[in-house]
Amino acid sequence: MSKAANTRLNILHKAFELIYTKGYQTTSIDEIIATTQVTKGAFYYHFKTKDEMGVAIIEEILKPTMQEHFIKPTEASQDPIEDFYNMISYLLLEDPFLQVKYGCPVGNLTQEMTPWNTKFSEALAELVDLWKATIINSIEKGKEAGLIRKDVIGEQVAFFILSGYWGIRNFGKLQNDNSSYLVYLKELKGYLNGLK
Amino acid sequence: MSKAANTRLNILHKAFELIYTKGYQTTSIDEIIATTQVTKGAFYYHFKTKDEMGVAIIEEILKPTMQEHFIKPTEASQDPIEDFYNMISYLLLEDPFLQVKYGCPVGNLTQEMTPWNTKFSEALAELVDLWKATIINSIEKGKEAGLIRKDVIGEQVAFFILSGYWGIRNFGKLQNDNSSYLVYLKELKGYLNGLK
DNA sequence: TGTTTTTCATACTAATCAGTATTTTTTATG
DNA sequence: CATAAAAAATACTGATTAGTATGAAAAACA
Repeated sequence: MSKAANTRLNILHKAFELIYTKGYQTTSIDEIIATTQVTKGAFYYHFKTKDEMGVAIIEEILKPTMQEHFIKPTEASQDPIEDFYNMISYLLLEDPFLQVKYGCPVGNLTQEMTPWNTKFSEALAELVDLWKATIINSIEKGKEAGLIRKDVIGEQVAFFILSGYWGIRNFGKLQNDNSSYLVYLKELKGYLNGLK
Repeated sequence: MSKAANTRLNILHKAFELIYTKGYQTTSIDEIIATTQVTKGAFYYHFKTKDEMGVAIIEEILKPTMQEHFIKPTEASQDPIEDFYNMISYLLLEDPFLQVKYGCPVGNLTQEMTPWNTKFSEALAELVDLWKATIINSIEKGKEAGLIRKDVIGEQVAFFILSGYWGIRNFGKLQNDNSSYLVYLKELKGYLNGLK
């Protein structure tokens, strides 16, 4: 990778970490260039505006990460019900990057940016649609394989699972411990088993 | 009500509306006093800091509103299952103040403030605990009345319902229309009926 | 090697931010 | 009505914000 491409990626990664923990609006460019050891000139050479950088984070950091961790594994799925549970459980309890205190990066950005910034909305919607479509697809395959009831409606379930995930992330932030996660996961398991 | 108490409440109400639509951090005090037609001197006479005002909004606006609209009605409940559905459905589709585009005020504040501001966290946690406790209580009564299965665990269901609500609010923000609400509500109904 | 283009560095600007100091007006109370 | 206290108005501060102007170093290329 060229040196220039390297500083660009470096900015994106560090900025993403700051934004994940602090929020987008309260993460200043001065703070980003301080932690990246990159000058303002370099920053604005790579990104015209702060928002352009924000969208780049979604497309170049969040999207590939999600593809790799949530989309790909599900495609080779045998038992969707178990996969769904494992996916959420992994995200809540095991993912080494995510922290209870800071919630879900995608959820955070959606909450903060969506009403006022269409560029962010579009980038985030694309991301979430991808995830949703994967779940729906998984359900259809599960129905064919006889693992999921025929009257289950994939879109409904997808919304229900993802909503629950985003919501419980908020509870985690509120309590700053994963006890709410554990309670939630038990009910999720019951709900998912009800789809069989 | 005294004139002073009136300006205080006026500030709280207008500030709340601004914060609901724009977020807390991006709502400036200058903006608040501009829309309230109150001077900075008056503002800082009533509130020592911006954060003190924020907490006051939670305790003096959000809390009473929630008490009135969600806690009280549920206490005289006959059929908790139906009540839960109606509560969420009302919030999503009918509440005249809440807007799809701006999500849930409590959820927004939790997301934005919680990792860094303990005063906000405490005030919000109190609010949410109250709501959660009401749901749990409702479920216990439903179990006694034979309307809900005995093996249903109230706390799990409470987390599940509230998480789903917060999460779907985020989807609404993302898409800026209530189509996702409608899909979600169908699945919620199915889930709730499964508790019978 | 010389020149052009890419990449980065430095110093600045105008706007906005939360909060303060000080004074004036309004209200309550004797 | 006089006085004290409460409430509000005005003008300011220092810090921080995103973004810019301009020039220097580094890399690519002829």
